[in-house]
Amino acid sequence: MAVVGDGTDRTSGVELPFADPAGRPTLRTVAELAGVHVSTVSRVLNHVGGPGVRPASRTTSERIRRIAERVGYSPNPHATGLRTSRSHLVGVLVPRLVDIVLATIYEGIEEATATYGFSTFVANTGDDPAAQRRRTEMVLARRVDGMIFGDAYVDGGFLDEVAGRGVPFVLVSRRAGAYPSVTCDDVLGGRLAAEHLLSLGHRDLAVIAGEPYASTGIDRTAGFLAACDAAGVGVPDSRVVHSRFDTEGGREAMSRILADGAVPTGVFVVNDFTAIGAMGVLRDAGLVVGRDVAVVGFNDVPLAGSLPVGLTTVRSPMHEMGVRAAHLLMRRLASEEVASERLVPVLVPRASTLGDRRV
Amino acid sequence: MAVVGDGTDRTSGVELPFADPAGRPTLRTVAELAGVHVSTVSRVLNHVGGPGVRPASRTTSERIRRIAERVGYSPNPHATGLRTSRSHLVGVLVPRLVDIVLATIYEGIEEATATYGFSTFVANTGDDPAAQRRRTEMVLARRVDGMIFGDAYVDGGFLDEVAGRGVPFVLVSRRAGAYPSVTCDDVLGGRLAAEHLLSLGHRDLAVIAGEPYASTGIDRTAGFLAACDAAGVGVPDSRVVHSRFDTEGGREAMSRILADGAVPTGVFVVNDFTAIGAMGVLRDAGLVVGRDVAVVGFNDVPLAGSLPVGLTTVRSPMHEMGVRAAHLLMRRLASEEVASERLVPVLVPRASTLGDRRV
DNA sequence: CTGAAAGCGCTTACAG
DNA sequence: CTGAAAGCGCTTACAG
Repeated sequence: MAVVGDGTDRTSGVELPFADPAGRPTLRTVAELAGVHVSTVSRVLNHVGGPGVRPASRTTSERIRRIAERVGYSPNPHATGLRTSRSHLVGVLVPRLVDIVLATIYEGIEEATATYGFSTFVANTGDDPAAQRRRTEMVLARRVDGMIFGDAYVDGGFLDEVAGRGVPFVLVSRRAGAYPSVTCDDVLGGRLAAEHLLSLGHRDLAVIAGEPYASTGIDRTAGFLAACDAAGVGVPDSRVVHSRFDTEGGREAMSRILADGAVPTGVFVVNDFTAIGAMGVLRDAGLVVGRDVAVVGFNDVPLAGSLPVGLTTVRSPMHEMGVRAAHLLMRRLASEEVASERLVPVLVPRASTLGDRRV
Repeated sequence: MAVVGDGTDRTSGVELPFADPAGRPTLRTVAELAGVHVSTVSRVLNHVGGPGVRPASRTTSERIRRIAERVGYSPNPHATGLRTSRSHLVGVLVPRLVDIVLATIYEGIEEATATYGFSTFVANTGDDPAAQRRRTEMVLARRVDGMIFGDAYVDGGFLDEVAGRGVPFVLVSRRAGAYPSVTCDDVLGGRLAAEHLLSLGHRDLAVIAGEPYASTGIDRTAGFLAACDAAGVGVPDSRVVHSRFDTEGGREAMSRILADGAVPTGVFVVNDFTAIGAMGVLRDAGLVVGRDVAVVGFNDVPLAGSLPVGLTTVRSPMHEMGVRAAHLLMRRLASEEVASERLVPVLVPRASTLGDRRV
């Protein structure tokens, strides 16, 4: 690929024949310079290699390639897209990009799609159904080849509509209906959190469960409660509270739990930032996290280990989820049959459950 | 704008005449349904309104609009782009999208460009010059109308090359050369940090200054040192150390400062996450932040106020910077003369400098 | 092995 | 007020 300042003709100020309005070389530019027809240039440049038919004679092909390289030719994606009805574009919808979990997933998506020659649009929806519709419409208006939703509602109602439009898509982070998704094995993650707290002797537990429409919170909570149940430890309904996925959501939820009077000895929070908010409230209540109350978060964001009281958490492979979701979409675009993937989480014990026992 | 599931013909399974290969209505679809020529439809749909010439008779215009609405027509951007050589696309380069500062700025850019009917591509460069070239090339291959760089090196060398390519661009967050930029008034921000620490009586100061190629770190440090100088307080060179902009960078830098032996009573860190890393090292050294050592960060990320020891910091208008940068680029695309903008920061005092004095 | 033609879905002067 | 034509930069069967 030609690169900025790599000494191709583009930067030398030479006027190219049959350049586009911006002065960029076109297929025609290369064709004239090579003394062949544009269709020959197109065939040569699009030929992927391999045995069998050749797009042109060896010498012609080499000459064309050399000239294309020299003038810094790159095909006009509007022309290609118009002709082939393939845009090599992917639309990605997330609740919020400032959420490091989603930003990390998106980085994985972006990197992986780039290796296929695809570019991505991202947009925030704030988990608002109206915004989801609006943003989906914007993205479809751009004629993306496919979409990746990181903001699926577990009921999948909106996704049914999108599927009805014929747009291939996959889900990431959250599952919904029977649509192909790449998620963390959230049920397992919840179980790991429970087993950790139970193994430390905690029997008085609470869960800050996230939004009721997100499979992440639902599955993590279900896994946690199932493991508690299997161990014969009950968690009252009043001790399982929904919350937003941010720090403030954790503050609110923990306050509600404390308002009950009794303080649980162990709290599972389905998101690290939510856990940080919860820890703040515990601290403000004069409780020492890791000694008076054990807290387990979810995701293992980079900050978790840098906190004054290191946060015990369930590490989810966020970047990997993005990469895999991108691959899954690419396979869908190639009309392959695809199956959902559940990536394995790992418990990372730190001071918020171990107290002074330094890890 | 037609919306998913809004009851237009698109979702009803009706075959549209002259639809594109994906079954979407084209200009021709609308033209046939309205019984007029495609050029008339184009004129009507692109007419912005206003007095003077009309694109068609009132009744024709209304009929066309009604039909376009009903079939859910949205113009094929590849065709429009090919014809007009305008893509309504913007490329955005950032060091890393998982950095909440950049993610917040990008959200501002995305929102603002969307109001102009533009879409954006973002890509990470990790502040790596080779990646900057590669990503710029990818973005230009998409035929964006303009670019926004959030990862400028202060010397501006690479940007000179980009300018030579004729692509309009603006900078955000970091300034460079004489290129139009939207930044925080970082010099002022540094001064605010210094005045705060000086007013609390601190005379033994240190600075964790960020990367040497980023104007943010450079200007914040310069403003800080200038204010110290004006107050007759010297800061030795050995107490001004460069660092990466993340938590680990703060750990390394603070460790280097402490390795000197003497512990400063006040530390200015040019980035909140770097400050969090620095606070971790201080804590590990048995020092209490806010009592033994005062720490001031920069940006006021949402977490700053939720930390166990609330972080005193200089709030920069991150989202607003993104919005303004987008507007600035739009004006450049309209060939207007534009000037750089410096947005005003505000000091937010918290426990990391005030200790027990609750704010 | 290579050329010529048609056409993707638009916009925009130009006629009438 | 409206139509007809040309053409943006490609790709792809089809000839030869």
